[in-house]
Amino acid sequence: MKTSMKPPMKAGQTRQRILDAAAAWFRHKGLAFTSMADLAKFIGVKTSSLYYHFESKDALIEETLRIGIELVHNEVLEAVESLGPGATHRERIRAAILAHVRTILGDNDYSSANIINYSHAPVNVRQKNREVRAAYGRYWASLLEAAQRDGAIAKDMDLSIVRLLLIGALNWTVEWYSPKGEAPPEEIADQCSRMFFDGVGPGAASSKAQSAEPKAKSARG
Amino acid sequence: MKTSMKPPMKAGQTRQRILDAAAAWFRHKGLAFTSMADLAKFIGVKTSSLYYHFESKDALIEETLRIGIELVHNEVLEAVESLGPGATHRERIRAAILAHVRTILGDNDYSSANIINYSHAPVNVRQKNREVRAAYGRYWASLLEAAQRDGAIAKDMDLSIVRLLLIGALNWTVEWYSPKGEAPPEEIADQCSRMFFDGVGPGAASSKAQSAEPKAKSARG
DNA sequence: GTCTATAGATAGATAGAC
DNA sequence: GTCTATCTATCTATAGAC
Repeated sequence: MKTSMKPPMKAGQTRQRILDAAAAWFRHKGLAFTSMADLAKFIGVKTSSLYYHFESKDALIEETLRIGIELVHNEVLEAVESLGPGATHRERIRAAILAHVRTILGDNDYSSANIINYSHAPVNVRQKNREVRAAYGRYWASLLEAAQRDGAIAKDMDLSIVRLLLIGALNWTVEWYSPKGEAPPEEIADQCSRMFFDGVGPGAASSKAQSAEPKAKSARG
Repeated sequence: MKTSMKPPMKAGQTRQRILDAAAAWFRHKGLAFTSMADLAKFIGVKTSSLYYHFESKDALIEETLRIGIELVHNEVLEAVESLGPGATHRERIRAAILAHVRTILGDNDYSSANIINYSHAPVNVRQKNREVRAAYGRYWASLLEAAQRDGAIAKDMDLSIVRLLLIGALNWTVEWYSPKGEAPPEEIADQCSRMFFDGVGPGAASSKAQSAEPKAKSARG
């Protein structure tokens, strides 16, 4: 007969709690200012216990950052695909922008932790995350290329630069966005979509017209 | 008669060398992965000597980051003002974009160090840098507001959001720009200016027209 | 799976000689 | 102004009991 007051946790449970704590601390404190002791104390175990679940701090960082990219990738993919085959390129890219912003500014700590910490991560961690980040980048590239092919983006725009500028504008929101602020993620995404397609100039003002635009063929990247 | 082999350095010289080394290390390694010992070794003194010139590592960080903002602020201000009173708002903002990108992607380590490390800096450092950053932000705000007032930016754009998205797109270039890459800072600034004013959509393609735009009154911010 | 205990390294910072 | 020497704190990680 067991007399232990607290039932032993399954490995997966503690492991998940470590990951969740790491994502939150990495998001708000940064990699270097988050010690293994901080995480252990936060979830109520001793530091040494963490090493049963993760080989090293770097291994924990690597997995946390990887999950962050996979999450935002999945959210964006789902948001775009859920529009169905009738959507225009403009609608698809707008949905991708909104999903990306919502994810990195929302309660999910993993994606914002990735954005904030990737460039400060140890080289071996960055190297292991390179492919999963590249895959997400390729998905965005496929969205933009399809749009350009069908005439929704001007032929003479350099898509590789434009893509990085757009993602940069979105990612940088984690530096200034405040939930208490006046602008919710939806409005940020609105302003960004409009700026991206029509610019802030007076020319296309309030003409979110996408009348003569061809429908996008479903191009899952 | 002095027999010392190496002449004693003036305080200002060593102090400057410490700052330069800090800017470079902070840019490429990050605040947390740069130790005082690293800096001391780099410039050829002992760690304890650094504390003659700076009260603490935080004080060194604070000054390095402050210089970074002041540098880019001055560069942008100068680039815009040098256009003279006849320039359009579009030309002024384009010049600001180019100067900002050139500065943060160039040899100057201070400005990029600020962008990369500000959010990871200790709270007291961030607090002390807040005003100098705000001043730079206000200058950009004044550029955009003047443009909107004269009709170069659509009346219904939210300038506070647009400004942060634009600066974000620019700042994020430090994450992906490579001097070996195909796109020099000038082309990045070109694509960004065009995206900002006209969008990537086909509507205003290759119409960098600024024909009917009123001249900007000199609005030094 | 989690604990106690501790190793081993490195960090920021100070005291006092020169 | 820079040095030698050192203090104290904290960090990642491991060994072995339970």
